[in-house]
Amino acid sequence: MRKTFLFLDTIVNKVDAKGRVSLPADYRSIVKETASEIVCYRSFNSPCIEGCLETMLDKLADEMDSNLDFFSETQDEISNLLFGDSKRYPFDSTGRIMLSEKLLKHAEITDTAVFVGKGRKFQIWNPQNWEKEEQRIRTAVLKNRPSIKKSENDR
Amino acid sequence: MRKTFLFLDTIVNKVDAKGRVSLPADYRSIVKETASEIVCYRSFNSPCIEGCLETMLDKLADEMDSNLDFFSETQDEISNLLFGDSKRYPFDSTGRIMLSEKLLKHAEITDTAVFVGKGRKFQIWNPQNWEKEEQRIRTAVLKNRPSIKKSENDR
DNA sequence: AATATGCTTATGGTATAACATGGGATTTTA
DNA sequence: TAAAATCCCATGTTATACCATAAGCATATT
Repeated sequence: MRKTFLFLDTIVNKVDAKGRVSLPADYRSIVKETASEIVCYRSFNSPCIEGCLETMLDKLADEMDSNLDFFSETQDEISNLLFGDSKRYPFDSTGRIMLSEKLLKHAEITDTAVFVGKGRKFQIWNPQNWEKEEQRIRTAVLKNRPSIKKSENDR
Repeated sequence: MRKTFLFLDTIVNKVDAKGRVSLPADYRSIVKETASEIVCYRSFNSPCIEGCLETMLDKLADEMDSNLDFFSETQDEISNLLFGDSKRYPFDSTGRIMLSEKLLKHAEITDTAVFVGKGRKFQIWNPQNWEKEEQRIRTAVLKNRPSIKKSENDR
């Protein structure tokens, strides 16, 4: 029986000179139920960091674990990339993680990080990039679903 | 209840004049739970070394016994190659292993080794070769699976 | 309504432990 | 007995644990 959990909301936190960031308290309380660390990797599609629970990757490993995969030349390449790029980020007693140079560079993060809930996972953005991305998404939504427009105007 | 373990991340370590390499601490802590050695063999598909826990090979042997019809003849042959090529590599008190000439030559490794997590197993690469391989995989993923793009963001 | 109080969370700094790596000593094996 | 493998200790570097302070937020109090 799987426990339900959701990463929600958008939280802005400072990144110090050492690359440390407080994991938002909400997120931390979710993680704490099963672990004392999160797993992060570079998003394939966007200049941002993605984070999730290790159990997500474990499930993936199980699916690839059959002997066929063991020999397969065309073994799922995404999974390969994912495992190689992912890393555990434990948080200390104050709830901070230390993001690697590689991740920070990929997401163009220097002194401020934006945590964006995505349900089973979350993303970490540079503030300016996130603003643009959110704008982009909103525009795309309005274009594809004009019916939304009305309710937006009501506000 | 299966204990979860995952080889993750990409770690670069030096290979000294004696051929010694530190097994990354993360990997070592995984291995230590069940053994004081890893099993390595030459990858069939790439110029790299593959490493795993002996239990992985054990499981493979089991499945070869019970599921003969499930495996093709060629897979059977490959399995036998695998067992013949595999060797145990114990690590000392400081966590180092000594890779054989055969493995180092196959992977074209001289003074630097790159450990790449692959979930239930891992690979060891020559730095330049890994760089090229990662590039290749990233390109292949984006080209062959554009659908990922959408579903990734939706999650 | 305004202010006070206490709690949770965020942030800065420092001490400590863990790790990778080099070198030398001891043991094994061919 | 020479060469190679294994073990053990030493060191610089880096990450992690810990402590201390500051900032927000909600509730309680007047």
